[in-house]
Amino acid sequence: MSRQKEVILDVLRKVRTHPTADEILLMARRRVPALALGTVYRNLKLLCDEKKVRRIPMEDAPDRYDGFTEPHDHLICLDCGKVYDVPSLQTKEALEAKLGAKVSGYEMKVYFVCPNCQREE
Amino acid sequence: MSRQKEVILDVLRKVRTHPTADEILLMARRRVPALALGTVYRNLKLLCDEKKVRRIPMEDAPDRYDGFTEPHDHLICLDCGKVYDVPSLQTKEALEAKLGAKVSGYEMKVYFVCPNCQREE
DNA sequence: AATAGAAATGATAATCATTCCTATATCATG
DNA sequence: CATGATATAGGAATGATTATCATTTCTATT
Repeated sequence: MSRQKEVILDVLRKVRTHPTADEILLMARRRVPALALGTVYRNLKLLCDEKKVRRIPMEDAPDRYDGFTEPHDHLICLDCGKVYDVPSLQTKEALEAKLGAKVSGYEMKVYFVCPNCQREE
Repeated sequence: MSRQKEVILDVLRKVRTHPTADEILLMARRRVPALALGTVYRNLKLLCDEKKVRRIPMEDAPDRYDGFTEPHDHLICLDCGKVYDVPSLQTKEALEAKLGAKVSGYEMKVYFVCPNCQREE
């Protein structure tokens, strides 16, 4: 595990904001000033393959990354884009029962307007 | 509703393959040969706003579009990328009950390996 | 410690879906 | 028929992500 990879993982584990690759770059550069964006993307992919990090693909914005890999789903504010963790809303087993087919996985995103943004309206 | 927009919608309603913007362009050009890709994208966005079409954002591939807007979810083959329709696997109400918050909507994709692709292994 | 080979890095260029821009065409209406 | 409003085609621009590649850093072995 290279220094860069280590720092990237550590940064992700210290934060619950589900940062983008860019944001990870900024945070990690405080410890590895010369870090390049390509290196961030490359290591994020490796870490995802190793199941140490989870990618959260965003529909109309840069993807975000999550250092916590226990199963959970995401609740996303349509206004400010903030991503909240929520307990799993599905199980593979329930899906397989409903669908009558072996399931490899699922990706679920719930959209809402967060309390902060609601107040502002 | 312009001729182009009409053809794009009609093409989408005649097909259950959830085509990409490119594929829609090819199909629609049989009836509007001069059709431009930008026009396809613009009208797809308009049709989505009018709730006549639904976008299916893909995680690692071009987005796909669905001319059927009754609520349903999607089952996606990890091998060939084919997209199948399945009945809704969630309700807003159930999600709101679980989460204790008003929900605007959700987007759920289930991954599997389709029978065709399974056979080939 | 010296070194060969492998692996990872930083910098830059390439990719590719999608959006933006602009001059032109179409259309409805007075 | 002129006018204004709207939509179009085509091409250029954008922006996130990947690929490339020369150089640097590790690692293990002598």
